[in-house]
Order: sequence, then structure tokens, then C-alpha cells
Amino acid sequence: MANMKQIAKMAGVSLGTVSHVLNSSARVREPLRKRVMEAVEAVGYQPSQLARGLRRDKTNMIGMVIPDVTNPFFPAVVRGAEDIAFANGYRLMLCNTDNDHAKEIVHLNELRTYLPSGLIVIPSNFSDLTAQAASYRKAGTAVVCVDRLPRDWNGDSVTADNEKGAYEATNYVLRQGHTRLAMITGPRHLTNSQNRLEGFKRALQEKHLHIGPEYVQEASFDKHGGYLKALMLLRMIGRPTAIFAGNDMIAFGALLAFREAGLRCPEDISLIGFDNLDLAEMTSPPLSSVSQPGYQMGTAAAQILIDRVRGDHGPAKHIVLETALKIRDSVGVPAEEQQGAVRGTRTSGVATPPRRRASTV
Amino acid sequence: MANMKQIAKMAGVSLGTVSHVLNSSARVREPLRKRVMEAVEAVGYQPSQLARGLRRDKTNMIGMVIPDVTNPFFPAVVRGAEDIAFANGYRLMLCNTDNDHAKEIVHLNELRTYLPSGLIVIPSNFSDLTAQAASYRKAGTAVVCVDRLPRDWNGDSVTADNEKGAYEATNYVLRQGHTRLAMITGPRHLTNSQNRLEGFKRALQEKHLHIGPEYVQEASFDKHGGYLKALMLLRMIGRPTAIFAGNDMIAFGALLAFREAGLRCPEDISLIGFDNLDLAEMTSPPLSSVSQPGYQMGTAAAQILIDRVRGDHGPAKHIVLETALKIRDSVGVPAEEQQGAVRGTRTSGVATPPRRRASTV
DNA sequence: GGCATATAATGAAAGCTTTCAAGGACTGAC
DNA sequence: GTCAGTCCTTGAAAGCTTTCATTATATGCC
Repeated sequence: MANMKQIAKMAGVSLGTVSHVLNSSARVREPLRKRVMEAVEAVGYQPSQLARGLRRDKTNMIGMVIPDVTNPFFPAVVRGAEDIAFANGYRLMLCNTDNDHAKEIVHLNELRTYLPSGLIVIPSNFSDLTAQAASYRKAGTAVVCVDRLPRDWNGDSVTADNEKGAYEATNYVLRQGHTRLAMITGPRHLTNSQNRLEGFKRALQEKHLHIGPEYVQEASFDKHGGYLKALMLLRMIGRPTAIFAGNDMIAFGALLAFREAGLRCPEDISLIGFDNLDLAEMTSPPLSSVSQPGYQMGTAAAQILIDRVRGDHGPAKHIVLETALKIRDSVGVPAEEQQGAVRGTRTSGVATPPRRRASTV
Repeated sequence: MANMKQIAKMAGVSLGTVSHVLNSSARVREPLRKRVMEAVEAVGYQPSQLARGLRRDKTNMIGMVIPDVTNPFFPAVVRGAEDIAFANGYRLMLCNTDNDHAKEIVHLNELRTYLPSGLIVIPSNFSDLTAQAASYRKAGTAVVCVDRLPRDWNGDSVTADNEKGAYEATNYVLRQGHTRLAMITGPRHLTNSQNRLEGFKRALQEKHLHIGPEYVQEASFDKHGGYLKALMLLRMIGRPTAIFAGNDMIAFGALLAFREAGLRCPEDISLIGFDNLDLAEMTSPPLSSVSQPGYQMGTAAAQILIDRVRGDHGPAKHIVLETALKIRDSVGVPAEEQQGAVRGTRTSGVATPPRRRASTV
């Protein structure tokens, strides 16, 4: 592959001049400039990003660390980040942590030696990014956290308003007349899970509804986790009439469990998800869900990062994006009070009267 | 960040010795070796991949170029590749081409200057990778093509047996008694699209069925494309009784079109897809589809690449993985011959007699 | 103990770029 | 025509590693 030395020789100029032409780092008189450009064109020269990065102490890479490309929510974020990054001349180095903290550390450590311009991280379960990030920032590398935050995270972040989204979703379900709700949360260590649970609880509290702890189940953020925990909820005496799933993958799993248990949704049991994945509208029944702007989270994160690289040293930014309730057909009015004991639930007397499916939030 | 020079000073040895210890590139006597390792531990030294790559003329990166992370089939491939790569000490640099040939070229050109060990490419539409790849290979960088191949591709490749998969799917539909089939193919430029169409046609020919060209529509490999072309097919006089979608995303779009047109699937119209995405079992009705081992395609590609890097100079490998027909509920027996002209179709007289839904292939 | 040989350790060069100090060419004014 | 001051251009150093030729040390044998 051609290098600058060859270009310099071809154009009859010095190495430094070639560099100046390439980077516009100093004035170069037109004839020389032209000769250099011609040589560059002639051999299709492209500067070695490796050498350039080594010398500049910074590459045009942005490290992106995510739990799992295979979960459809994350690619949306990746895509958003990639689009902004690419448009600004940055490239994405993608790393899967597989939600494994050890793998996350390996990636973070090694990534650093590539001198990336910045880092976009969706922390894994149990992530304790703080130390790592501090060491990055000491080296002048910006770090932005997306979707969920590590304990005590005080750096830049982009998240959705999980609490509010969950609150609104729960309220919507309550307005349909349900009083015996359950939630299948994602992993409790994740701030997004926590916030969604908080929103759920706040809505219940405002209606003076209390549910036993067995109505809140924790699952991994995937179909299988949702399936298992839904099955468990369905087997309960005093089965919930509606389930709020911590994300759509969990909801999809729950749908499978319903089907297997011979329960119709929403006639026998209602379900609402979170994420509003592309495929929520394809399920049977189409899944109501809280829409979360994954793509925008990616673009926002990339934009913050690029601003930082370009010299923005302002205080940490905490961008919180709005969610929106997407109503489809998976939530209905509750069936008649089920026969059998309602052990474990203490439904208050003030439940709002059931009414037909609302068309708006 | 610590560098080798500091390690050398701390351990009281020369730069070269540190390098030899780190790379086991020469024998170093135990006491020295130990001192070096201790120093490395003490400061948490990690070698600069940038400098190492520059010197070695090769980094531990594998460039992975895909059309779009957002299409759920590709992440499976990425994940497969990542797992094998990571386990062997390689990292993935992910690039989206957005199916844009120009963007593909930009990525390919720049990627090269990072001196990756290899390249895994899922070519974009209109990709003419051949020139680029030749230049990579001249530089000793292995290139593996996955899923679809550029024109005249003669390098390593990993694909699914698209022709056979499509043939079997079509045969299955035919056995349900359908005689007026349509296909919504993916982009015609893509070899996987072409092969699926060939399989479709072969199955029809074997049954001496002929369909007019208007029964083969081309769409982009996404929901929207499938929706539009399905709508078009539904409006035809002599509407097909079954549609074979070039992939599941197209099938999902078709499902949306059915719903909008008030048609029940499979009672009014049958549908079968290709890819067997995770979510095919979630749709209404659950989608029958040809399963394609995306994850394995990724692992196979990464494995070939790593073998090449390690010195395998054998002839080009063409791995073709088996597909499997996944039968769910979206294909039924055709409704009674529809009223209205059957303009444009010339159904032969030898259609196999309808029978109830088959449970096996 | 001394010499030849095998084994360890070292220092410097190279890989490709950017950057900085310094030198060269040119302009304008007197 | 000279001198000061600009403006361009240059060459060398630096960034961090690997590798090779070289020197230093250890081993074995007589």
C-alpha cells in the first residue's frame, strides 16, 4: 500500500508538505498542492489510520459496547449511533458483552489501546463502569452511557423516561378496569428495569392498589425469561388479569405462555410491553407497548460524544427522551372476577369502574 | 497510559526483552520474565494495538461489513462471527453499508488502512466487491463473503442452500393444493434472491405449472417492500392463493397487507417466508418459513477467516449450509376457485388434489 | 581454567504519520 | 540593492511496538 513517502517523491516535495496538504494544517502554494493531490489520486493513496492514530493519540473510531446485537432493541441504537458517527467521519467498533461483566472489562481494556475518540456503552448487568470510565476520561476519551446507567454514574447519559413510560402504561391498564396486575421486570440490577418498576408502582399507589410481592417477577430481558415467568404467574391462584412486561421480548415470551396455557389475549388476560419493537404490531394480538426511541438514543449519544471530542467540556449531560404509549389490541377489559381464592391480593375497594377499550391515553 | 519503555525501566531490562516476554517470541530466563510480568501487573499495562498493528502489519481486528444491523437476520450472523472471533482474540469492526454501494466502498477503503486480519462481507445490492477484495488479498488479507455473493465471486463464501430451501417451501405449498402461486422476491441483483426464485420456479416446473411474470414481484428485503408488493398482488384479478415471500420481513409486510385488505391468513390466502426469524412464531398466524442458520453462517465465516490468517492457503471454500422448512399456520388449503377471470394465469390441468394440512414436509 | 558453543539480553531500525523548529524564498520599503 | 518581515517548505523527532543483528552471558568439554 502506498504511503506518504511515495507520494512525496512522486510530487517532488517533502513528507511534511504532503501531510500539510492532506490535513490542511498549513498553507501550501497551489502548484505544490496540486502536484500532491495528483499523486494521491494517481495511486489511490489513503492515510494509514494506524500510524495516524498512533501519532495523534486518537483514532476516528468510536467504541460501542452493547449487551447483545441479537436483541432487536440494541441494533436500533447502534444504527442511530452509526449514522451520526459515519456522517462525521467516525467509525464504530462494536463489541458484544453478552451481558457478561467480565467480557465487558476485556473489551473496555482492549478498546482503549486502540485510542478511540470516544465510547458509547450500554452497560451489562452488574456493570461497574465507573472505574473504567474514569480511566478513559483521564486519557481524554469521552464516554456516554445509554439506556441504563451503572451505579453512581455521573457522566454523560442518554436514557428514556422509563418511569414515566411505565407509569402511563400502567395507568392505561388500570383505566381498563384491571385491579390485579402483575409485572415481569427485567433484571433488577438495571436502572431501566428499576425505573419501570417504580413507574408501575407509582400508578398502583395512586389508585391505592396493593399487590403482593409475588406479582412482581424478575426475568432476563428475553423471550425465554418472559415465557417462564408468565407461566409462573398464570399458575397462581388469583391469577393476574393483566401483565406489564418489562420489555417486548418478555412480552413475546408471555404471549407464548398464554398460547400454551390456552388463554386468549386480551379476553382472558391482558398484556402490555415496553420498547415498541417493530414486530409488536405483527404479533397475535398486536401488542400494546411503550415506545422508546432507540434510534434517537443512538444519535443523541453519538452527537454528545462528537461534541465532546470537538472540545465541549461542559458539565455532564443527562438526556432523557420521551416515551409514548402505543395502543394496540393486547389490553382489554378484565374478565368477570375469577372464581377461586384471591390469596395474596388485597384489592382495594376504589377500583375505577371498567369501561370499554379506550382509544386514547 | 503505560508503555513498554516504562515496563522495561521498572523491571530493569531492555525494551526487547519486554517484547519477548509479552509475545513469547524468544526465551527469557525466569527471573527476568518474572520481573517483567510483575511490572506489567503493577501498572496494568496493555500493549498499544495501534503500534503493534503498525509494526506487525496486521491488527487483531476483523472488519465486518453488513447491509443493515436493523434487519434481524444480520445480527444473528454478526453474533456468530463475533463469538468465534472473540474466542480467538479477534475483535469485530462493524460497518453498515445501508445497502449503499458507495458507502460500502468508503468502508472497504478505510477499513484497509486499519490493517485488519480479515474481512467478512455481506455484500450490498449492486456490490462489485471483486476489485476491492483482490486488492485486499494482494495485501494478504482474507475476505469471506456471506449470505449473498457479488458477481463472479471466486473467493471463500458461506451461504445457505437458498435454491433448495425455496424449492422445498414451494413444494410444500403446492402439496396443499395451491396452483396459483406468487412470489415476492428480494432485490434481483442479490444472488440469494435469485437462487430462491430459481427454487420456486423449479418446483413449479416440475408440476408443469406456469405463472405469468406479474406473479413474480420484486421488493426490497423489508417490511415496507413486502407490504407494497403484497397489496399489488392482492389487487390482481386472479389473485394468487399463496404467496412465497423472499424473506420473513417481506412476509411480515405481506401479513400487514392481508390484514388491511381484510383477508384472513391462511383461510383466504396462504403465506410462507424465508429466514425463520425468531419472531416468525409470534405473528398472527404464526408464519411458516424456511429456516436459515444465520448464527452458523457467522461462525463458519469467522472460522474460515481465522484459518486463513493462520496460514491456510488452500483453494477457495464454498460452504453451503442446509435450510429447514419450519411449518406453522400460515399455509392452508386453497379456498374454492375464486370467482372472476383468471387472466394471466394458465393453470395446468395436473394440479395435485388438495388435502388437509400436512404435518411434515 | 580456558575455549568453543549455545543461550540470553540488548540496542537500534523500521513501520507511517504528525508536528515543530528552522531554513529558504520571496515581497515591499527605503 | 538591501534589509526586515512574510510566507512556504523542509527535515527530523516522536509516538509504541516488533525484529534482527549484535553483544554479553552461561554452559559444556577437555
